[in-house]
Amino acid sequence: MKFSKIPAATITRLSIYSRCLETLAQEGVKIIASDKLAQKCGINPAQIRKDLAYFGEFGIRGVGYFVKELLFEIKRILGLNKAWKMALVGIGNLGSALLAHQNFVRQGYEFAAVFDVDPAKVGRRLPSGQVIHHLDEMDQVLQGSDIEMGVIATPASQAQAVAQRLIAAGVKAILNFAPTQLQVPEGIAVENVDFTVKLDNLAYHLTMAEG
Amino acid sequence: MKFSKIPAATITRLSIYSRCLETLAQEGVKIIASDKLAQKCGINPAQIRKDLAYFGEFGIRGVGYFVKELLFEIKRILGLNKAWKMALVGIGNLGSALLAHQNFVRQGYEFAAVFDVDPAKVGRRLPSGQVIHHLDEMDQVLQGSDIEMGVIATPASQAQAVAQRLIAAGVKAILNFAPTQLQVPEGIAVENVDFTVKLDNLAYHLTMAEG
DNA sequence: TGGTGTGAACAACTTCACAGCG
DNA sequence: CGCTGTGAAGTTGTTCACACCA
Repeated sequence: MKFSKIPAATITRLSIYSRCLETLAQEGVKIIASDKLAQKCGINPAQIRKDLAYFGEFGIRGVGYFVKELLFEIKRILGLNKAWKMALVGIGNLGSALLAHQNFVRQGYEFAAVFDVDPAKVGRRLPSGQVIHHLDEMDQVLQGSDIEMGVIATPASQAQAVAQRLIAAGVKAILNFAPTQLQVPEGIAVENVDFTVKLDNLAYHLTMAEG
Repeated sequence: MKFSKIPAATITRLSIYSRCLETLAQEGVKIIASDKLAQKCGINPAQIRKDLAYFGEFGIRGVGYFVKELLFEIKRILGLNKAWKMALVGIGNLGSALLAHQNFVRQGYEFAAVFDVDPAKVGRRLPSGQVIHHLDEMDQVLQGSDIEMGVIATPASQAQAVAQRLIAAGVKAILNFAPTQLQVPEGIAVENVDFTVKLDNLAYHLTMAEG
């Protein structure tokens, strides 16, 4: 297909397809049609075909898609055929939970450096092996490392300052768990993970439903 | 304004406005214009005015919006003028972090009941006061309670089964932290909080940027 | 035959631009 | 005068419908 701008939503869906395909591969499914996959993902089949068509022709007419092959292609498109190293800032409840979360590792994401400001924490070695650095050491720790992503798990009040430090240290992409809108320069990618916004959405729906 | 369908994105933004306004109120700001608020939120000013216009006329022409008044109105619209009780399923790393997270309480969300299947956990009392129930007790625990939301913090493999139990027990809205697309009947609201999808987005952006 | 790939129709959301009011 | 509220224009994303090919 000729080159065109790719919707952000398409990338999010590719990630979802990838997960569905992984499950299917585990179940031993070899081939799947867009209708079936659509059902699994809760997405329109034409949408799936269009999303894939942005990047090439991966299917066989009259048949469907080879599960393993499609999975491989999607991972390649998303850039998951390499390991991504991340810096984690904020080793509170959430930060610790993220470190313990095994889904990251499985997908090729790794917390290669961790930071906090609490003197009681700095210097300690985590069960996962990393030593907690002080925030002020960030530049030198990230220097020469191939850490390209930062994860912010601090209180909202500190998130903006931490973002600036990460960016100054050369990080180009930030996953932000703090409930704030970060202000970042052009070219820096930010994704927010925002429980409270999601809860507010649910509250609104319930309120509407109840009248 | 006449009645019309309200974009889902509008509700998400209302939640963001609400947070910005809270900060502004704390800083002692009394009045704010859509341009200023837009700057704070990283959103187009016309978008803000349009979002608000779905629900009424809250501003003063030539002046702006009264911060406290607008905050109150937005919270009323979202349904945050009441306390919401939630059931939490899955007391692993993530579940524990959520329980310890104080942002929920501040916003009027409360974990009124918690569940797990691990015999080592069931029966224990948490620091936050709740006793961990077995998943099988859900019906009777939720019976007669005013718990309307469920939060799933289990492994992906169990999420669908847990969702069905929550729905059977009368829950109408689900916040899903497990990396799966839940299949739910019409009328049940689901919001997904999905780190790995967000990370995949960042990976894609970095991959594109690097070429 | 059956399911992909895709132009064209459609729907939704966002931004503009300005009338109108405080 | 300045900023809101809003119709109209513009943009973006989704779904349809079918030609086309394995």
